[in-house]
Formats: sequence, C-alpha cells, structure tokens
Amino acid sequence: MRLFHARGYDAVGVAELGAELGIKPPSFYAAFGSKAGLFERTLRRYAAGEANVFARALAAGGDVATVIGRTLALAAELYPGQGGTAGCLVLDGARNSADPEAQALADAAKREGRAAVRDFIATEAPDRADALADLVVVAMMGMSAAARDGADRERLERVAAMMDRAFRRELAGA
Amino acid sequence: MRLFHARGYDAVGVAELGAELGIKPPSFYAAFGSKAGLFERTLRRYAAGEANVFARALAAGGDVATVIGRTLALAAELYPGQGGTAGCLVLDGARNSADPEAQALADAAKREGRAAVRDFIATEAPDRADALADLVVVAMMGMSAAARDGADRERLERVAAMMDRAFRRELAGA
DNA sequence: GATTTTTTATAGTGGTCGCTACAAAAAAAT
DNA sequence: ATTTTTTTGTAGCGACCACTATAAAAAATC
Repeated sequence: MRLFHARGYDAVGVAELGAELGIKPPSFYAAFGSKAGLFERTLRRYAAGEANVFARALAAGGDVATVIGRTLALAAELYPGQGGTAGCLVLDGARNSADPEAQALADAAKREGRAAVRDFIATEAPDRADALADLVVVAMMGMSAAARDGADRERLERVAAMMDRAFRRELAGA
Repeated sequence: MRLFHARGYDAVGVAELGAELGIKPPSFYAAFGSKAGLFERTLRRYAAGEANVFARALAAGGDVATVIGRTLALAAELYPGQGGTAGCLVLDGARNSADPEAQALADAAKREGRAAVRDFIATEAPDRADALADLVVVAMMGMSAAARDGADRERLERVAAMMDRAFRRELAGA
C-alpha cells in the first residue's frame, strides 16, 4: 500500500512489492494472482481504513455542511502523508497508468466514494446533489494533487477552509 | 504533445513518438536529445499556446475577480479535451512519472504558472495572494483530474462557476 | 561528376517489465 | 520414517524500455 501510494501503480514493480512483503514472484502470484490483484486488495484496505475521510466525517455526525466541512478538513490533515505517501491513493494511485485493469479498479473506487458523498448530500439538497458532489470531489482531487506536488498541511487546511465556505454557500444559496 | 497529453509521460514510448513524427529513434535523439528533451519542448509549446488559460484570461483585461473567473471558465472549456487529451498537460502530464527529469520539468512549469497567478492576485490583495493562488491552483488541478476521469464540459463549467463564486467571496471577504 | 558531409535506417545495447516453468525444500499426511 | 502435498527459490520467458553503434543513403559542397 505504501509503495503504490507513494509512487503510483505503474512505477512500482512486482519484484519490489515482493521484496517489501518478504516473498518472491511465484509466491506473490500464488497469493494475489496478479499485480492488479494486489492493487485491488490495496484499494479495498485503503478505502476501508482511516483514509476514507468521508466515512470518518459521516460517523462523527452532524448535518451535511458539517460533515462535508469535516471531510475536507480530514483530507487536508491526511493528504500531506508521510514517507512520500501524499495525496489519496484512490484518486491518484492509478493516474496516468497504462494498465486498463488498474484504471478500472481505481475508477470503481472513485465512483463508489463519489456516490456516497452524493447520496448524503441528497438528503438535504436532492436536486443539487450532483453539482455539490462535483464541487467536493474536485476539491478533494485538487487537494490530493497539490499534496502530491508538495503542499504542506497548513496550505491544504487553508484551502480546505475556503472550500468548506464555498460548499456552505452553494448549499444554502440559490 | 497529443500523446504526452493523452497518456502521460511514462506511458508513451520513444518509438511511438517517433512514429507519430515520421522519424526513427536515431533521428529522434538527434533532434531532441532525449525523451525528456522533447517533453520540455512540448511543455513550452503547450504553455505558450491557448492552453495557458490564465494568460488568455489576463489578456482579455479586467480586475482580479474577473480574470480569475475567466481563467476558471476557460479551463472548464479546455479540459474536456478531444481525442483523449483531457485535463492539463502541465498539471497532470508527469503525474506519477518515474522519471525525475520529467517531474522536474513539469514542476517548474507549474511553479511558473502559479507564480503568475499569485503575482496578479497580489496587485489587489498582496497579503492574501498566496492563499488565494492556492485556491485557484487547487481548483484547476481538481478540474484537470476530473476531466481526466471523464467529466464533461457541462460538469466542469458548473464547478468552475462555483469556484469562481468562492474566489470572489474570499477575495472580498475578511 | 566526384567528394565530403549530413541524415537516415537497420539492428541491437543492456535493462526492466509482468509473469511462469521447473525443481528443490519445507510441511503435512500416512 | 516414508510418502504426498504444498510452498518456495532459481532462473528465465517474451516484450518492451530509453538509447546508440554502424553503415547505407541522401544532400550538399567542390
């Protein structure tokens, strides 16, 4: 997970993944089937853990504006990463990958995440849920990209606060 | 440029680039020195053309809010791309690249673009120029990523309009 | 027209990719 | 303890990578 997160799907080789896990290629393929197989499990574990900032924000309760604001704040806190694991693995892990399978897996994970955000927003603003979800997703993707380009936590939190205000305004306004 | 834009730096091979240009590898290296050498020229041409949405928005005149709003609108119009060239080549062309030279070239281009936006914003809001520039850059990066993930022009324009309102609010507000 | 210079294509450099055949070693079962 | 099964390491599969030595063709010069 750390390797995929830090360098992206294509830039990490099976031999290196095996070395990190303490196994050799044949054992790797016996365990995961393929490189994409491990990536799938990696995405699943990533999305099931603390990296799912929306799920964490949702669990803490509150109305839509509160939860989305918390989601953005948690992303700003998480995305600087450590040891090179900046940004979001789901959003950027397969970016520019030449492997269609890896792209499809990341795409599915992104759709899942966006759908959760959209459906939650729809509980308060059903007719504008899609547009508002796009705002949130674009904000997250932008923050993830900025983090991957070296933005630190302070800058991300500043952006997250502005995005939060933007979301509240759009949710409340016409 | 089209190939780098559509698939990212690493996913395009020198042989394929040569085939597109109608030349073979030796001529390719005689002309550009290296794959990164062509990428540098590609970035330069890209940033000097209509893809530099901020330069185009600036040339059309107006105050900071107007120019930034126009920048975002032009990005929403440009980023869906055609023939697979979605998003921004500078922002995403070397994303997850394993080549340090390509990363450095894209990074330099990004810094240049951000500096232009920041300096322009500073003409009206010198003390908040950095934060506001981050807002714009994150919005652009998010829109570029969304476009690469398949977002069409309508959705990008909707997001751009919201980002524009967010920027105006932050520029005017406390 | 002959000679020199430049440009080009052919072919191949070593290296890495995801992945696997095969056989040795370890574990389990009899 | 012997046999069977599973797991593992060694080695290598073909394919592709960025890049280049060499030599033939084309262009330019004389």
